Amino acid sequence: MGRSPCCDESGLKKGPWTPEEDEKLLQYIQKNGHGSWRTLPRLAGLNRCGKSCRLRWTNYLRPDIKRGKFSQEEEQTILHLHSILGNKWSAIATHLPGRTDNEIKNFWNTHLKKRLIQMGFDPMTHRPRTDFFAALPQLIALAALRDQLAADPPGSAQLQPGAGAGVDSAATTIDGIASTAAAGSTPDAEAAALCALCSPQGTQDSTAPVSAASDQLLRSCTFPEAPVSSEANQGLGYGGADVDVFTCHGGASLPPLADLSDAANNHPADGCSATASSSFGGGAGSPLPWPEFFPDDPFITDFL
DNA sequence: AATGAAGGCAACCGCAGAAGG
DNA sequence: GCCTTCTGCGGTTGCCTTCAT
Repeated sequence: MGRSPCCDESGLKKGPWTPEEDEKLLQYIQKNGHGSWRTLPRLAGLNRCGKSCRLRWTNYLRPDIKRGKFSQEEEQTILHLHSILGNKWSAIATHLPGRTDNEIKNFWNTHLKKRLIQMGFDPMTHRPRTDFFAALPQLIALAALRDQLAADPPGSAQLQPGAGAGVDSAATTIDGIASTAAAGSTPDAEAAALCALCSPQGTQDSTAPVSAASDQLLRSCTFPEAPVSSEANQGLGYGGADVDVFTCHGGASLPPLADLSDAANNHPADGCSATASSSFGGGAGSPLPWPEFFPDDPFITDFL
């Protein structure tokens, strides 16, 4: 298990690759295969360590790499798999042909993770966050919304974009979910993808078209209670009839975080008993809140 | 138009496991 | 069984670009 001396060698170039280096590496591998990464740089005439060459090849030069924006389907697949596997980027990447683990990792860290947080989900558990301070931005937004709803006649409540200065993120999200869901816009699809996370029905077909996801969203998203502690609910006056953003599936609400382990033990037949061996959620084995993920996929079953 | 902030992405670092001697 | 080497993975960093003021 010793450390590779490769990176300790001095005099080797680091940093961005030049087109000439890329060309050398590409030519060599196309002609000879990569063989031993350690010896490759010398044989290819590159002043780089083998590790750097391997990284450059796997993340950038490989001919089967798909570049450009992630599709909605890819996005949803990442969300699904991450909810099961955690930060197993290489494992997730095997389900996204042409995408590298590095790319997926970057996409997660720069887009999906932030979006989950913004919507009040814990990016590691994929569940609504229950700690008060974590949910504070959402609470502020909801308070503003509540004021607005109180000011509007019942039944005519319509979320206004940019209703308040401190409300932007959550209000925008709410607005995105509530008012753009039918428009087939990108926020719609994003919200649908996220909503599908907490919707058992929505996860059964990861390749469902976006329009179907929108329908799912419209049918399943409800607003019965806030995803925060009960004290917080009471303190801010969020009773059952008030606004909640994140309870998004048809009828049954997500079990609270504290009940996760119990849910696995107490409901062995309801589909939530499957435990994931992923690295998040405190190690005790996270029960899946949705019944089936790629149920027949041997890849998934390996991790369950 | 200039400048600072934020976002996005490529690449590096260090650890862990597998393989081979 | 032990040690060394190699490969792969995940976390993190730093640079470059884009956006906002």
